[in-house]
Amino acid sequence: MNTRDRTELITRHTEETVTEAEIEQLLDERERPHAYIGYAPTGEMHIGHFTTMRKLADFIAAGLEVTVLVADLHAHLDDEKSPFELLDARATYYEEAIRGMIDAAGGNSDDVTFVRGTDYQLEEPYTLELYQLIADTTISRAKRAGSEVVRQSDNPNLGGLVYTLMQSLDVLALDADIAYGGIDQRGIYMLSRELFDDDETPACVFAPLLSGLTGGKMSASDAGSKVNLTDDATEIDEKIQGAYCPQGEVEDNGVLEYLEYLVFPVLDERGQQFTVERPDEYGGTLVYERYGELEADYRSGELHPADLKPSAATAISAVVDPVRERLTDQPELLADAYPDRYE
RNA sequence: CCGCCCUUAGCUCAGACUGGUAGAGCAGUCGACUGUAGAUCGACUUGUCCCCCGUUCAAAUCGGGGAGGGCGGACCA
Repeated sequence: MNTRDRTELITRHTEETVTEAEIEQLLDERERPHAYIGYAPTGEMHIGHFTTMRKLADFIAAGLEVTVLVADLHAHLDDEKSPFELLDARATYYEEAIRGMIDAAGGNSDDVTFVRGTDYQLEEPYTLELYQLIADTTISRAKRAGSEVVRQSDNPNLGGLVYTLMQSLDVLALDADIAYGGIDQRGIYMLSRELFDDDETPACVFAPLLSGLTGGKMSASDAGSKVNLTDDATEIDEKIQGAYCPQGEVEDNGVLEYLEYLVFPVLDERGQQFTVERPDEYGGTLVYERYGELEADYRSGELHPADLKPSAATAISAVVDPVRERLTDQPELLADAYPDRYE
């Protein structure tokens, strides 16, 4: 694979790349450039995580070294979203769920290195550098960098600010050439690029954030706005059935976004097509190989939401299925990580 | 260490001065209308009023104590 093809593979289906030239240069100069993505093990993982995870299969295929950081300390620093005593259980659950998603997306999770925040964030080189950053960064600068990531309130704790600086530092600590994450992470990695010398500074790849099923942004606190990895076929069906999905409109349409960024890429990986079972009354069954064809039909009105929804639900369920099974086969993972929700 | 303020529905809050066992908006649920959902109408649900003790026929409301949260002052050797 040449540099151009590798770059294409690394940047396809993304929201933004900073910058493509830097990625190409990396591929030319380094044997195996190193990409990393971090997740703070807070709430249960959902389909939004899955879409960002699918990219890791592309990274692996493009010959990158890939590290997944399970940022356990971050999960507590961000407004104590995860209690300190549950960090280990949640990190364990996250790693297994992430492995499941990578494998389901056509990658091999054994090709990925897993690291926990506490593996290195308590060591001296890291903490010393962190203190330097703390001394060197204004509150407003740190706030701005983390404004899309860290929970905001009238009286924020210091944790959110330290969180931001730590994540900026993680890029260096993990010796990553490419920082990957949702577009909401942009501010933090831009701070990274600002704080450190050019030769340490990461190139960035940002994934799109999917719309929520109820319209607007996907929200962790709104169960109906997203599909969870452990939702069964019936629950997925109900959520898709209830989803905001105006006829002919592609903007802010979570159902279509799920199809574009998750279902079609994964089906493609599995060598499968997307089938819309449609009553003869409305024109009969449709089969799509590519998302673009489906979107064109949807825009034109040829494909009606009422026909699309059941098929989309079935396809989403099929994509999530291996992950769901893997998690439900190990019920103790979720039970230990979220004792309040699972008895 | 001292002082002041706050705690009521899932969320934001009203009600407290002038005791009569609780309200609004949003959210949610269900109908109507759409071949989905949303929007729009219509209906409905929701509570240890932070905890304990006391006063009273009666306490979210008054008094005392406690817990949690916020703000300020003092201390700055």
